[in-house]
Amino acid sequence: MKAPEKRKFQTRLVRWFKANRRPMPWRETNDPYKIWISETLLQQTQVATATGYYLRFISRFPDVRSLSRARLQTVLKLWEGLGYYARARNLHRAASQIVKRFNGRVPDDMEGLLSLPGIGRYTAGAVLSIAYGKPVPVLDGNVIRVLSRLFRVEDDVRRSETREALWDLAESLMPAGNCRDYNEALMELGAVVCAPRNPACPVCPVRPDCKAFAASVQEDYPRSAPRKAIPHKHVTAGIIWKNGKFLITLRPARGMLGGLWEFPGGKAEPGETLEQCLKREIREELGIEIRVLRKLVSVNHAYTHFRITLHAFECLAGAGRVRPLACDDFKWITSRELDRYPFPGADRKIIALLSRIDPPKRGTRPPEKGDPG
DNA sequence: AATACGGGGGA
DNA sequence: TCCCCAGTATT
Repeated sequence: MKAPEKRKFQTRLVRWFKANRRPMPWRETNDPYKIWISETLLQQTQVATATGYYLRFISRFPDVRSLSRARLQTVLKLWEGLGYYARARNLHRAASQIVKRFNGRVPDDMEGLLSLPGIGRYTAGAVLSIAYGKPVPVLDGNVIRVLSRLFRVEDDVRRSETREALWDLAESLMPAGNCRDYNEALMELGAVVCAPRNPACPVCPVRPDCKAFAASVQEDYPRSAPRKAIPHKHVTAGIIWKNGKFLITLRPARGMLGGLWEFPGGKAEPGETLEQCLKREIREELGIEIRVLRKLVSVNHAYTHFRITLHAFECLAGAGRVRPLACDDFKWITSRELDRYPFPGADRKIIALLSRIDPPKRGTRPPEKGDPG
């Protein structure tokens, strides 16, 4: 785009935004801390979902220091149900780094921001432009869609070379002033007008600049290769009783669902029954034998790269002391205490279905020869 | 350069 | 029910 049309594009976009700006709690502030929190929440997460979490988070942790002093478990509990829990772990780590290395101030330069865990080029650009008013571009999914349509970008937008080109494009369109409005406008346009399907081209302020609209091929962009099929797995979980309490285990701090609590168990191997699976997993994870009494419920749950059916079984703990062999910690608790702990969505579904988790009645199944206990 | 990482919403 | 969405860290 040449300079005059670029200015026209920027003006049309920002004028539209000022007239159509949706109110959001983080749009009421310039506080870099709050902008950082909101942008982290908004990664992979829609505005409607993020809003409630944002209000609770800011109310509990109004500034960097309060977040840095918090326990990770408290932060994860506030994040429960949102997914991508590394975001919460990184927020917590970054807060203490900001206190130590930056005297409690969120950095106002690209290098400082990128040095913090959980902050990549998008979040750094958002904080710099929105909180500090600096002319730094942002490129999120919305902007990718808008730009790929405006310029009919033919390459797969998931390829890193294409991403690089899109960053260059975003940078070249960036105005010198009005940076906050401009970047928010670009993302807002992608969210409410330039939607993935059925984009509202008739009301689009930059329709005159759009090559895809000119050729009536808006919905063909952004281009990307078809994704591959996702596998389905069967997973077991034990409600393992002893002395009126049951076991929960803490997932290792790194990796999937890291730092969350769950009912112990694991993935079924090929050819293994669910009961065999559960007994094996408990042996490997906690070093004890169990007696499986009955199946309680099964729930389906979808992750990004696979789906699971999670089967919950009522069990009794056998003799021997529990050791955290393949988890970071374990606790014996009652159902009243469940809400204190952050759980993955699938485990929450089980908890909801059981409504109350009561100890097994005696004589549920006749004792068998070789049963533990 | 490719893959792992959750869960919600819309068709 | 299925399909789509998409920043950062890791390998």
